[in-house]
Amino acid sequence: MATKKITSLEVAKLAGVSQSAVSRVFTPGASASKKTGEKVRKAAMELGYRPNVLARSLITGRSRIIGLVVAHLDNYFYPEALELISNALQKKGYHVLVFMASKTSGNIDDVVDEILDYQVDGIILASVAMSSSLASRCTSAGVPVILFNRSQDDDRFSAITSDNILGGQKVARFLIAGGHKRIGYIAGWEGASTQRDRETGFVEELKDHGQSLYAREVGNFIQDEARQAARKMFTANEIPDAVFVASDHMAFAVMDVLRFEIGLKIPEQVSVVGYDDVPVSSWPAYDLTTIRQPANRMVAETVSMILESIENKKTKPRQIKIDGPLIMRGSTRMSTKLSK
Amino acid sequence: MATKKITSLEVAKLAGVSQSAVSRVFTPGASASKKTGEKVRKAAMELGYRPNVLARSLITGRSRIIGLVVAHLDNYFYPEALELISNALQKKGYHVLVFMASKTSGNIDDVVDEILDYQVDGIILASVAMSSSLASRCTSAGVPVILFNRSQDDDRFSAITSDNILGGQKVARFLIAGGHKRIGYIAGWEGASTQRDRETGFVEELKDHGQSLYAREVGNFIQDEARQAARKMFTANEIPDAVFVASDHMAFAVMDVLRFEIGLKIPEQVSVVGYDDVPVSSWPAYDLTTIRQPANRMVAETVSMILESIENKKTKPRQIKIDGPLIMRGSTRMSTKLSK
DNA sequence: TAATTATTTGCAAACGTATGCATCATTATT
DNA sequence: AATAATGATGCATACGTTTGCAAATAATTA
Repeated sequence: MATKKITSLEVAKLAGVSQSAVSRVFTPGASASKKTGEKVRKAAMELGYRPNVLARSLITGRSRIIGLVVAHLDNYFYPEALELISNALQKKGYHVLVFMASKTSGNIDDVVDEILDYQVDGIILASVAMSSSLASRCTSAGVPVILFNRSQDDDRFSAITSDNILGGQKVARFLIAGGHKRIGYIAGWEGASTQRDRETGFVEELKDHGQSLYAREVGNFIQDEARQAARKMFTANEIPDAVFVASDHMAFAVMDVLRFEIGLKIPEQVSVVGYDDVPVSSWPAYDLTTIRQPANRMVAETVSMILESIENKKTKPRQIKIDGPLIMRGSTRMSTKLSK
Repeated sequence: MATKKITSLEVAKLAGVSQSAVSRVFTPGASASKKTGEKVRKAAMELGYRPNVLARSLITGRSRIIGLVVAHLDNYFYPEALELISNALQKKGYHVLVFMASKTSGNIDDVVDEILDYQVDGIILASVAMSSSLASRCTSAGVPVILFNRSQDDDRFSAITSDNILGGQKVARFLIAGGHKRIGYIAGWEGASTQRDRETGFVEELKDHGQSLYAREVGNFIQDEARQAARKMFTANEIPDAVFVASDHMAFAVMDVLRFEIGLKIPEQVSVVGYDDVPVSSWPAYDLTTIRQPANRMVAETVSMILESIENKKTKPRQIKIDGPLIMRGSTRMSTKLSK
């Protein structure tokens, strides 16, 4: 019933050793004899003692906390990533302090400042960019920053993305191989590197095959805006026979508009391709052809890179692009004639 | 380029005051004159100083960290809840340390132990239960625990849920009013209070109208198992004309099986009702009738309750049930005749 | 203006742990 | 068996804050 905190000192007293001995028993790699180990562990068990991570951090200078800033939990790529990241870090003895960078919560820089207050060992920015002044703050504080699913021109950051340019190219090749002649694109938020790269790869590859964008709208990675974009694009006189949507999340909204508002058949009248391969894409109701972002591999790279940077402060930032396959599903026709 | 940490002492030196003065300037409610306030703030700005939250926690005994244990991020109710929780706490100056209780990571108790190591001010268990021995540990450590979307017989915990019994009743009434005669149920994991309550309310209300379950299978809140359950339930000789699925997440899987594997028309041949009202439910491809769990209100209660418990350790645990409306959509027929 | 009260300020002691250093016990080496 | 080398242990200090206490300053009152 003791509501008091148990400290290493009390354990020491009970075990008949010094406080340092207790500390050493609970510090992996410290030298303590088998005998005192037993005594201490027994006393600790009895009192229900566990080391205070915060006090430990104060002296070691390492908190084993990683700050994670995430913005778009409504895009189901991110919950998946969050789960993978948290699990991977947990396995390495680290934990994740989450910060929402919602539209409402204002400046990212403020959020990062708050994170630094917690003496985190590293920061992962998921699909979020930061100012370069803050970047200096982080590096000068010795806190490595990794961009996840976003890159930035500033090469002080490490960044992990899928190979978005290549992904865009794959989609273009695939749609052209399928005999599509009027190909549209619904863009994400134009400030995002992922959006830019996907479009660049896509458009260049179209050009290499003698085609160009037949239509283009902007959806900003937001479903409502994607719906608007779809309405605009598919109420013209001659509509596209295929559309590449910059994210699965928007693609679902687009498919719903095409099918249920405009009454088009997918893929017979329009092929739709997305990007991400979130779980919903494989559900039969959408069955969306898409580029898979290999979340597991992206996370693995992210985690190993951030841990490496923590171990060795001198690690140079790297930008890694991970190739992802095109997943062919039922939302695209292959090479049959147009039905209309 | 100084990679050194800036401490309050250095700020004090630059500002020409004592270290305590600096502390007081950064401690809301402490007494410091306007003049020293200015001097200190200026010096702090110049050096880029920010108080070390960990050191502060060590002495105040409050970390302003809330531990959040979450299990099923693949059920889209939880990302939504996570976002709301984190935002609400952020607004109050708290932050969320996330712990995954995945199937792989073993015992919940171990996870909670890890959380306590971080000296968290409170713990939120999202759809997760813990042993009562751990419960004692928490209360004896003075750390309030709140169950989110799960209740437990142990009344030492506060628990926030939707009113699952009432929800189940509403579904039963609605389906009966729609003229359904062969009503099935696909259960979630039977260890979950949410599952039990939903079923209890549902079955009792059926009974009150002279009906009983026509068929029952278990999906354990897992899509694969829900699919199996649906296959089993709808390949019998005479199939149900309506099915209540214990979560939206499973309901999507069930709908896909019914439509794309078995070839049934929803709602003409089968009505489907879910529970949660996750965002996907309102997408036209599913357009799922469901009971809304008011995530925002549930989160608001959770946050205000945990903060209250932190302020006043003597707060008695409470169990709160929040009523949620039935959202009528296109996956259910109202009172027309069966088409078959 | 003197006396009283209120507000600031600095000093020093915590908070719970890790760790360098010196001492002591133990084992290995010749 | 004597010496060298290795490992275990305790002491004391440090990590960066907050905060009680007493002294000093500013504001208020008579």
